[in-house]
Amino acid sequence: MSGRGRVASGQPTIADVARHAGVAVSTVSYVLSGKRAISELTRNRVLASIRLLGYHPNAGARALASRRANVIALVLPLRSGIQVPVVMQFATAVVTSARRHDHDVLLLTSDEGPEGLRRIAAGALVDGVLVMDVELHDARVPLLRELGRPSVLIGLPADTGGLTCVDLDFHRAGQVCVEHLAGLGHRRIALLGAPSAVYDRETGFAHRTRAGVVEAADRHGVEAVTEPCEENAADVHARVVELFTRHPELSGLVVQNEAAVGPVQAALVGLGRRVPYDVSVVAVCPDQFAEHASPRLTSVPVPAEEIGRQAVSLLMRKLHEEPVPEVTLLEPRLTVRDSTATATAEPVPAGDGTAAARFCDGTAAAR
Amino acid sequence: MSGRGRVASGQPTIADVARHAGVAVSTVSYVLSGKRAISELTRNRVLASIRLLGYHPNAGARALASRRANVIALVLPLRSGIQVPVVMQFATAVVTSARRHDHDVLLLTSDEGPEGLRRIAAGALVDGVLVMDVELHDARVPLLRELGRPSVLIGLPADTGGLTCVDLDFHRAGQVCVEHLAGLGHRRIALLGAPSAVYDRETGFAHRTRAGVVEAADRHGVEAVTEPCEENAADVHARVVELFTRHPELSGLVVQNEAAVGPVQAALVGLGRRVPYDVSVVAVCPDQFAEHASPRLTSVPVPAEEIGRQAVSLLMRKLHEEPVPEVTLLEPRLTVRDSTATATAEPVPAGDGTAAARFCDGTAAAR
DNA sequence: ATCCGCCGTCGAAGCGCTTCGACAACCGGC
DNA sequence: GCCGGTTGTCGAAGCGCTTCGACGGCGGAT
Repeated sequence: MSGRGRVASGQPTIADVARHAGVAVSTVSYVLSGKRAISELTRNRVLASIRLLGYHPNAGARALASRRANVIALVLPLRSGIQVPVVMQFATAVVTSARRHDHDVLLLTSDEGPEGLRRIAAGALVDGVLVMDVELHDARVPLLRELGRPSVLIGLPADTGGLTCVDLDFHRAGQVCVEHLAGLGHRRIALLGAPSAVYDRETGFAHRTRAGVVEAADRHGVEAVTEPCEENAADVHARVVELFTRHPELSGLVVQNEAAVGPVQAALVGLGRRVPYDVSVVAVCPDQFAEHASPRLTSVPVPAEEIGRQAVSLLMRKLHEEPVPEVTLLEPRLTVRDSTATATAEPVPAGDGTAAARFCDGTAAAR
Repeated sequence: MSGRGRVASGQPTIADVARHAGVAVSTVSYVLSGKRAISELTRNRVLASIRLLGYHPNAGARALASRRANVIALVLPLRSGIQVPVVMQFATAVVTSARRHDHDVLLLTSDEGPEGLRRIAAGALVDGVLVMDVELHDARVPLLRELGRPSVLIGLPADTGGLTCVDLDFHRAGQVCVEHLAGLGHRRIALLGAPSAVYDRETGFAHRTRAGVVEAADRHGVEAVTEPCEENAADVHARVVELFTRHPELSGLVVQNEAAVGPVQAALVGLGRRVPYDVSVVAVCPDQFAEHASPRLTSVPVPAEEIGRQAVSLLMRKLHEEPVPEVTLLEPRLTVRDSTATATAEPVPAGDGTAAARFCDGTAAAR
């Protein structure tokens, strides 16, 4: 009856392989899993049969018997206000890394909410969960704690107790930006941040960056104002104009909003402020954006790929019941490009040989 | 032995529910699936037990027994040259629609290639496949044909025989853009297209749009030049400058490249050409982009959400073995905003009227 | 030689669910 | 009041795989 798996499903079963190779079903299984020693000879015979028959293990049966689905869930924020390209980079990195660990990725959207998580996890559709876009007081966090399945958060909630979180150290990133500007002699700077919805939602990264900026500014005797900013050209323009109207002496700008990068530059041009001669701009954005802007932007990239890889790797370790750190923060690195320069005390003559000239006076005290 | 499912897995099994409700396992199953009549009384008792125990059916067991995983695969292009936000919109729409049909979505990347598809499908991890970013001569197409699992392509390969495809009618979209410009009296237009890599890869939509543009231009006696364009500000700028240098009399621009939208406008400003007074711009891009640009762009949106929904719905119908059309093309609609205007015959008073002046000689014969 | 232990393999017992056939109990029609 | 047809429920047979215990055979230690 169970003699001819091919008939029912069109796919050969492990029994077909076993019969073809003249071994027991369990032997085939052990060849595949490597959990028991199998002689070279037998292994080769089995592998040959597998290839010949085009056998692929049935995922459902495997999951049922082994209690591991070899699938992880990835919960993505598919809503506005979140940087789409960064999310895509995450997703790519996660899928790629997961495959390296022989796992597939089930895609969930945030808006399915906790119920979706529960369904997936309780039904054993997935072995573990990766959650992006975590808010400071995220409704899913308590659920994750009680879920009984390993999970890794990308982002930091207010209380990380009993969780595993990875993220860029945005607090440090904010500091780094300010330190860079301060080092160039800028004394009045502004943070043009995420859309206000992101702050309202208490998404950690926006708050942490802002805190880092404010703190470093304090520490370096720099005056800093912070301003949220929507993701459309018109609002960016309005914010920039407003900023420079209220604070005409601003000479440094930290921009944490990919969508704003282009429009900010346009707006500055409109105001007759040149980058970097009149205003230095540091962006927190994907490298790709920074490279493609003109002038190329000094930036602190969000290492989406690295974070994705780390997250998967942490999750895998949890699946193997290895201990992992509660919080993993990646050190930001600032790449200097063409959008930042020494703060000038004097108006700039003309041409652009001047940039170099200015470096001299402003940067004398550089340590 | 199988008496206490809770012990082994921590999750109650259908047997626990049955015992608790005082019915047979099969009865519980029928309550859940509705495939046989169950008395009101029994049903309620069972449902109460389910809720009380917090029962969730085990996905693996269900898939094994029913031969349906209730999961579909979504193959996304996670590489460059493809419009990221559009892809995200697709993904969101697909996940959301799939959930409405009680299915989950497994995320695959294109770069796993055909082997990934085979693994997923043969292993019965998924019931069907959705493939995005189909190329004219896509290596995965033959595989899909032989796979024995329902699939839907988002995009059109050269030969659609035996397949199911959904897409925006890009050919028509190209025509619509040209018709709009022609109707406004423009006689020299250009298509600023996708990155050349996209054309080389023979991704259908780019070619189809170009063909539509060329054809409609011919038909309307409009001169059209087409030009690929990379996704960075510098290249966009260069292309625009080059276009207007070689064809100074250009007065209409069709842009099919989200990333180019902002830079194009900047470049035109740089050339002293105002939108829409000197140059009319029509974009093929997400509505969101068109809305947020300034001036707001007349555009043909890519209805990613609609296409995603359609794709899922088609796939579901195939899963139920219902017949579906081979090709579903969505009619493009053009939204007129502020970036297109009538071609001028007279020089525009203020500003640098030179641009407008040039229109006179070239466009006298407009019908 | 003899025994122990290891290696390589096998058979069988599930994993938790769906589904098929069986079968009481009950209905109305003649 | 007997029969055919529902209606509601049950039991059991798998679905295809993993894993555990068993076991024959072989080599090295005794």
